[in-house]
Amino acid sequence: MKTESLSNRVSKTSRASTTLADNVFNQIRTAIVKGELIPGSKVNEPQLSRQYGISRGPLREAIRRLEGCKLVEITPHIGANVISLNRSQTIEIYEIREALESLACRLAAEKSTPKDCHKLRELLTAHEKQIQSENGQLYYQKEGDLDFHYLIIQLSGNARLFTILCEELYHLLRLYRVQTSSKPSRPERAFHEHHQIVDAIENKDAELAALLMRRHISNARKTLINQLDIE
Amino acid sequence: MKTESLSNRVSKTSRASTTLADNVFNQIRTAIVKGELIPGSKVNEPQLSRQYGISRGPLREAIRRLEGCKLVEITPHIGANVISLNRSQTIEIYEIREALESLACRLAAEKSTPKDCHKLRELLTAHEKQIQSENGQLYYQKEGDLDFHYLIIQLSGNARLFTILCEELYHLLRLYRVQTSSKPSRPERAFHEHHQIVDAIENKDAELAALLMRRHISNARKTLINQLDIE
DNA sequence: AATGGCTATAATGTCGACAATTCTATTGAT
DNA sequence: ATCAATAGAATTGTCGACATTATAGCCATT
Repeated sequence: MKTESLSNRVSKTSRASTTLADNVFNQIRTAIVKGELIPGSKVNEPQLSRQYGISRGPLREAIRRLEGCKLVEITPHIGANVISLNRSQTIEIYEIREALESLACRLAAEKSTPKDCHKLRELLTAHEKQIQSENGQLYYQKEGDLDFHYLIIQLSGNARLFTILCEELYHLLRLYRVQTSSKPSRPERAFHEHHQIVDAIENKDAELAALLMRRHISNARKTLINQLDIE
Repeated sequence: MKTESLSNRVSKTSRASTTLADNVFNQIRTAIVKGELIPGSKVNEPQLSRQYGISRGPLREAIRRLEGCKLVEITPHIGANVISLNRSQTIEIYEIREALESLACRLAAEKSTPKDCHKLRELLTAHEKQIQSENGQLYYQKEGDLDFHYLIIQLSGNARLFTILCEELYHLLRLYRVQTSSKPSRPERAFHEHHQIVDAIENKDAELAALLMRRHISNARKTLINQLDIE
């Protein structure tokens, strides 16, 4: 039995999905992020329009929106290609995450209510059970870690911060993980860091919370870099 | 005689602008940012398509791209509206700027060459002359300040950081200034802060540079908030 | 006068066709 | 065999028309 992850629920930002363009936008976005559309490959309009059973009009509008999420690159008269992140671009995103999630954590610490803190703790204990179960370690870093970060960003109360992180950068990072089929690592350590962060938020120590989150992501970035260097 | 500002040059991110959709995207974006299209107002497709002499197809694609820049909001079956920022949304953006430009400044300090530092100094001395001339103070905060920030973000070497700040957030802030017709303020103080920042970059003191930039923008934010409270 | 429903109008969503451009593969020359 | 030019195919860009949905104004009712 699979616990539905918060990150999956949160990420459907779709509008009421009443138009074909919206539907196809969501479908293609999912396909890209899951790696079903290969990074760097061409986005062929006639083919996709047949595949989804719509005309090229709404399809092209969907592609323009994907460009807005930075998931495809469009070259005039040539077409769109699925984005492909190289090593340095991924590091760039981690640098930005470091700054933004540190901010999110600071804001969350300032604004969080006892109820919010309770939710954070609940999330962590739920994750703890996942880790103890079989395959838990794999699961944790992949979805559980995201859940935790999503929740803190939401608690920050800064809607635009949420958009930038969850609607743009996270999709790109997930794509990169699929692209390099990188394995999650250091789950116990991450778990410990999460607890430290919640402690700081609970104590309303905004500066410490910001620092810990910054370091948490910095650690993840360094782990990633090491991993890439080995391969 | 007006010195062409760096921010104006940099901001034309247009593709070779060979397609109608691209051209109209740029034109409408400029119109929005300059305030020629009133924030909150409806984006009427038939009207705009007549105005720009194109059909609704490419126009709709342009509008989707504007949505990606967060300059319009689209509601299915109702249409697009020019974005309108309220006070709290503007503060949200300043919070994000604080985190991201602090990062940019840290990276710039780490990577900058003596030649880069020279460019920064030149920019500041050019601005000094502007300030001393008539209307200089007005000019400075409006364009000169942006020039300075653009340059540092470029020096950071993080392309995605540049995109987020210069292609998305700055447009929104400019729009807000037009919307509230807010006057630039505290130019001497900002000028002094700029010099401090360049000092830190020159000394390769990344942490200090980051801190100073953070404080610089924090000050701007507080000034803005006070200004809004008075009105 | 205010409210509710109906009709006419206008706007958005979708489609298929055509024009303009790029890609492909064959041909021919060196 | 390699390369250039070219003709054909495929793809992107643009348009106008039609379907669907929302808006505005009018009339009837309370």
